[in-house]
Amino acid sequence: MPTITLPDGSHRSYDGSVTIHQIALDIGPGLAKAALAGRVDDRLVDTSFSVENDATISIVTGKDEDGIEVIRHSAAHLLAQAVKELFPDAQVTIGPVIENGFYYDFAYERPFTPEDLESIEAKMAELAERDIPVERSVMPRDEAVTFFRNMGEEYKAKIIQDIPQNEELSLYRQGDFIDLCRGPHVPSTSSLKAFKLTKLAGAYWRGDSNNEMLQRVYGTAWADKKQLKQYLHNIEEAEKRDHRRIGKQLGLFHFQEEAPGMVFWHDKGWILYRLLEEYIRNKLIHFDYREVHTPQVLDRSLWEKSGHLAKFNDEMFTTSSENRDYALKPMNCPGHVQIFNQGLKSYRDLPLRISEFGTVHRNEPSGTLHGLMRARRFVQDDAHVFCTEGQIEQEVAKLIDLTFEVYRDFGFENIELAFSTRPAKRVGDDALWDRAEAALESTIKNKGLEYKLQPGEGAFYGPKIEFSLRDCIGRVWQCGTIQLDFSMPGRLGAQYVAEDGVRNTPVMIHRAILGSMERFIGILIEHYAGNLPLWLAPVQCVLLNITDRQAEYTQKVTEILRKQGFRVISDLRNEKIGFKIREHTLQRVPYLLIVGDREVELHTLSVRTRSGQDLGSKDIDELIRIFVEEVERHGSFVMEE
RNA sequence: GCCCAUAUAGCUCAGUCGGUAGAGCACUUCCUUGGUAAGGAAGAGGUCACCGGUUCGAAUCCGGUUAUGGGCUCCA
Repeated sequence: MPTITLPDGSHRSYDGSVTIHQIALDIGPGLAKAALAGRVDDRLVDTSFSVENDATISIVTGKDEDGIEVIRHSAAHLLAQAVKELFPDAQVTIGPVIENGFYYDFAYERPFTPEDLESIEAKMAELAERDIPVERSVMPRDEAVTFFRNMGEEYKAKIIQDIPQNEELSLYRQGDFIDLCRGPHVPSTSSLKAFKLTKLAGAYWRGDSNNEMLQRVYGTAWADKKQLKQYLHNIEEAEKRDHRRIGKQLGLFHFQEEAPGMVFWHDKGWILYRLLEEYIRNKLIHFDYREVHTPQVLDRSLWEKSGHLAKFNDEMFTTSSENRDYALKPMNCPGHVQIFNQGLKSYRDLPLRISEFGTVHRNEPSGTLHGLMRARRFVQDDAHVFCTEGQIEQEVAKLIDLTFEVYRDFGFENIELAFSTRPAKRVGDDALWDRAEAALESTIKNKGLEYKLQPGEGAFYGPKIEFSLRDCIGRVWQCGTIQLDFSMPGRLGAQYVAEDGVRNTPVMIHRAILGSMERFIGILIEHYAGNLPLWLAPVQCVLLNITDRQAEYTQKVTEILRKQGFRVISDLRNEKIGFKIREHTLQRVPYLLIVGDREVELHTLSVRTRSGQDLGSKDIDELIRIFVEEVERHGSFVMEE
């Protein structure tokens, strides 16, 4: 005799058990039709689920986040069903829900082709159209193993074998297709109305690169066609922001075959790079850092001592000369320890903060390179803080402040923290790790920050905090990192004399705020879609004359603005003003200053922004005031030449 | 590194059945001096990524290499 409580607080009583579908039907036929699943006391169930006892029930539809998850999960099954119909020899493996969609991995004798993708999608549409009911059943584990093995589904059988003994498994059937699944699923294939297969890819069985490659099919699915269309539109917009595309259009940098993964910075890109560097340099002055610069090529023995060669041998560039072997530095810490080791250090010297815009080379696997985001040569805004154990907390607190300050200056407000603890393979005893983790974690907690715990994800030498930022279209980028290291200083012989005269080994904190200069610039380009704020724009404004008569005045004003420290160009070409405006707007120049006879006469400039806004006529002083205000609003500075 | 795809003019891209290449924009020259997102004309520009094979003949078919793209794995 269950009594059902609905989300609006109303109650319904039933004589016996009742299905979610029946409850929905009692509320209204429209709801019953829209019902995808049910929620019984916070547990998601199928609409066929039978409610036996008193419970709070809500009907899950496409308007629910959970409903869309169910749709995506069922879309993955529909995909598998379609593939099995078209390619009966393909074996199914797993098909989870991911952000915006789903995928399914298949084992098949050959890779799927784009034509296959089309026919699979068409088959899915046909199956959805056929309104095939999706039915749940249960089976004991061992029986399920035999069941799938008899069907020739070896992968499924393997998956089930890893599920604990005696656990009952649920199976979902739609037509001839049966899959092992926890569920819930939509009641019928016809509930799937808006989906699209997006791409094909190879993926390792169980995500292990030693295993065989499976065929992965990606898709997206939504509650209705409108959402699907919106999503596909967003993808297009994101592609337009691609830093590789914008970098080419704006002439910021290029890559070429002779130097895979290494950037050729052009003049405009290099201005942006230098502005970023100068910005960080100015910040660090206020936090008492000493900037250094260390060699690019160091003897092999140093990398053996530091342990990098043993761990990253294949990913290091090496060279030799006169029978000596060298490696290009893949990180800056050993170099910084060498500087620390010059002269005897006292506890009074600590904390000692050594920073470097450190160029590093890492021979990343070819398949991982991705424009500025993943390069083989990049520059870290690196620093190492040498301190005592007791100073860790205060130093980490300062680093967190600094990092937040920097991200805010670039317009990133949405910052996520992750705290990674000891991995299985590590150096140092547990007591040391206890202290290190406690120091980091308490610092985050004392600052009242939220963070995601990542157990076992720390570096082999110590725990770490990672900062990720969310750009304006919601993508997350990992940038900053703070890592405690109790290992490297000892390995490389760093010592200081303590208050009691005894020589101690300092703790080293590795940290980067932007992470990689290249990558951060890539993120900025995508975040701003190339419309860099005034203080970062390589060209801040361009002066456009309408006819040759204004050429002289235009050049005079250009000089005046340059003397004020602005990055200004003039475009005196014999072209129509509309043409010039179009070109420089496409080049994302923040301000276009138009000069005609009127402006020459009144000693003004007609101001237009790259977004097409007409600010009317301004005199030069007024304009300079506007620029300075806008630059200062971003908490930064005008670069001094 | 692994799977799949791609590589044609400075850029974006066509190129059918194997018969030694085209467009638009950009570039150069000339005309045009025009007030807020493309004025007109003419010209120049290509070892079809690279190496090899099949063929009378290869941008096109086959193999290899390199790079790039989408994923996977990795990321000190």
